[in-house]
Amino acid sequence: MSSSCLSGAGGRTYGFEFEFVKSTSSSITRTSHTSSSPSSTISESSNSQLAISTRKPRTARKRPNQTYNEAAALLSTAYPNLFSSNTLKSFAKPSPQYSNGNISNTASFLDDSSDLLLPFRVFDTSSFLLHQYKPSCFAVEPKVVSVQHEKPCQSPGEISSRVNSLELEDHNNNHCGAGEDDFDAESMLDEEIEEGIDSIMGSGVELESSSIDGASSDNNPWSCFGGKLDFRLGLRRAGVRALRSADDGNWWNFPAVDILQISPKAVNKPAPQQSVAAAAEKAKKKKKKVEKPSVEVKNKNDELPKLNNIHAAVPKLNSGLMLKLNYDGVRNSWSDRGSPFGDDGSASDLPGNDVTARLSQIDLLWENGGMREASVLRYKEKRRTRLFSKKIRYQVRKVNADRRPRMQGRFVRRPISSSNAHR
DNA sequence: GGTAACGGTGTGAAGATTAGAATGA
DNA sequence: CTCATTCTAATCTTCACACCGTTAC
Repeated sequence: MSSSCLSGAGGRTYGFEFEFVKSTSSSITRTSHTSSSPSSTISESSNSQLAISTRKPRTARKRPNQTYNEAAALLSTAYPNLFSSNTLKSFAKPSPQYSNGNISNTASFLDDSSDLLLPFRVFDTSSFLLHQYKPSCFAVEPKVVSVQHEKPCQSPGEISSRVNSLELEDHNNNHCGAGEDDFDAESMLDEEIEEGIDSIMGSGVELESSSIDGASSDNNPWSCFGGKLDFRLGLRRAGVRALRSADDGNWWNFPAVDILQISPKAVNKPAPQQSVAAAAEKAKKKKKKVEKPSVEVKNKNDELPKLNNIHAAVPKLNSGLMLKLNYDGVRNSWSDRGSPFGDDGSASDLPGNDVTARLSQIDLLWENGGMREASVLRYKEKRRTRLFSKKIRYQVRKVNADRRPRMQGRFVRRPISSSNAHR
């Protein structure tokens, strides 16, 4: 409280320090200071007896329920049939502070309007619905919970009765607070803790823990949502935030590539060696079938049904958004270009010559940090050299705008004579 | 011919702060 | 009854953006 005594109204901590430095230099600069802040300086407020407070006197603070009571009184006046004040007894809680003194005018409000607190039976039934909700269903039927749960948590205040609100608070503390609030707060806090490059690109560890682990529904916190959030969370971190924050369109593209969506790790999470071995086996089988330059494209197309099966294992969220690709057209257009993944020839020599092996290779490269390190460096450099000042693109326009007549900051039409003279 | 850019001011939203009221020990 | 803490409405500050006419691009 000492700070409030010294510096006055708000924003004031650094404002006070600034003024203090100024006041040591000269009083002229202080008087020329045109800050709209009424807090003034410490010397002015403390030394001068004639200090005039420019602050508006604080209006009397309304007591709890007073606003509501006033509105209720108005409603009962306007619509006495709907908002009758005769039917129910008063629930006004006689606070000792209210009974002390200047409460006489508001007492009438309390007496009248508190009767209006409970004519809304609908709210009672809604609170009854709340009682039907059991906390155990959070683990068993998460979807039901998410639907039933949000409404009461959003606006417990809609149920204006103090009695009901007390019950609601219990419910909110038990259910929302323990379950959903923890979930939201922690996950969002995790996002905010991420800094810089991680907030844009997401880290490799993060990708694994959030999205890939998300598929195994046993010990996964997200699995309680029926698998709806599994893959989207990882993408949201790595992809959407990158789109929001990054303006260098190149470097986030690579890691945010739909590896998360199309990587087999997203489903089974095999050990890297296992995945490579499995990929090699698949490659052998497919090499038996086709041995043409376009083999990779076809193999990729062969992978598609598998990937579709992968997505089928997950509840179909956005089946309406699935792209319908012209696979034949893509195959034809790529048939003479070789592998879309990189160096022709050299890549085909690698073991595991198919999409799975290549994707796992990309993933390893990513985790080993070479490319990530470069991206981090580029990001830091860009952040260091960022310009926050406005950049004038056309100096001529600035000159013209400076010469242009204004009215309250807005450009106004130039008088005919001066415009002719200008031309 | 169309459009973006130019700068000072007004305005509303959002956040920060204060202080009075409520509450519990 | 007192005191400390919490809650919350009121107030203040900061920031972003629209607005305007002209004109270079």
